[in-house]
Amino acid sequence: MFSMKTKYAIKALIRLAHKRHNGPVLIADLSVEEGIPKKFLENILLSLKNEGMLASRKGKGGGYALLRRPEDIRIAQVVQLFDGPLAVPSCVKMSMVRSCNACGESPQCGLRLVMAELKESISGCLDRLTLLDLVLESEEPVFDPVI
Amino acid sequence: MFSMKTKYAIKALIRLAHKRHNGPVLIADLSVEEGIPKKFLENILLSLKNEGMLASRKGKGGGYALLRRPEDIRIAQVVQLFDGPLAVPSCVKMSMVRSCNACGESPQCGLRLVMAELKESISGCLDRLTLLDLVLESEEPVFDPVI
DNA sequence: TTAATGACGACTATTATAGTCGTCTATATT
DNA sequence: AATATAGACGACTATAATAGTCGTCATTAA
Ligand code: SF4
Ligand code: SF4
Repeated sequence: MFSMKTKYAIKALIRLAHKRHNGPVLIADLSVEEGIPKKFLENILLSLKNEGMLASRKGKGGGYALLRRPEDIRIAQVVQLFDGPLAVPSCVKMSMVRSCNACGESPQCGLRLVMAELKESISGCLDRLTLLDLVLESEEPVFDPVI
Repeated sequence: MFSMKTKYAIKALIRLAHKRHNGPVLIADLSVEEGIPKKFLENILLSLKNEGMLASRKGKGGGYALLRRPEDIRIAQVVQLFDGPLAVPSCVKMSMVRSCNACGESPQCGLRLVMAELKESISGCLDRLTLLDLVLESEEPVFDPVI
């Protein structure tokens, strides 16, 4: 469903969100805490930085930090960054890239309906979710003291 | 999104549904009409037959035919046959196979929410659609004669 | 000046997909 | 029975994507 890059990216973002009031986080720390191969994580964080979601600082005391608020980071954007645009057929008009395939795009092609509906479902879901939702979900559950 | 096998399978099923009152359809014909490599289509149809959706007859006058009614064939079943079960994380309890990945399945993993919601969206969509829906969609539009 | 730390291009290994080939088996027709 | 037709089926290949590694360079704080 998702590539490892996407999954690692989301996990790293959640971790960075949790730590965002403690100054920059080292790649090495993130790598250990989330069990992500360090060199691989490097690439991923760099992409996220270029996307404008993270800031970094080199040298001693450096590291990565969240640049935008968790509620302003859509999961859809992360997925799109690593797994590319949702592979919607070219006949379903959107600025999406990969064509569904060699079909002449006949207006009666029966695949269109599935593709279109699925696209609605998925992007509806991913557009709605933000990093904040995931952060809240992954927090330690609060124990209500009885009485 | 879908493998070619899945897409070809759906297209072939639609075509077979359209022709289902005309006796068995040759692989060769389906292949030409839908632009599917013949040998490849062979495998696909065989899988669909083993799944109980199609019947076949060998020899002269043979070919493939739809075994169940279009409204009884769920698109989800076709997708699952060729692309395997939706890759839902093992932590989201369902009888799904591929694990999301080496994570210890901590109850606080933030990925769970995305995976679970997405799974709902997608399988909701694919479970709802049947072959009949696609067949209707791909029929020639009826021209209402004015007056 | 130096140790820490991110940046970045090139490389590799593994796997999945898409598709092909050859041969065998079943059936209808004559 | 003979033959042409048509599906069954296992083995094979080519290509591309994914997941990840390696080496080196650039920047910064102390
Ligand atoms: S195969 Fe059908 S759904 Fe896909 S691009 Fe062509 S017309 Fe659209
Ligand atoms: S990584 Fe998270 S979502 Fe995936 S299986 Fe593990 S706990 Fe579940």
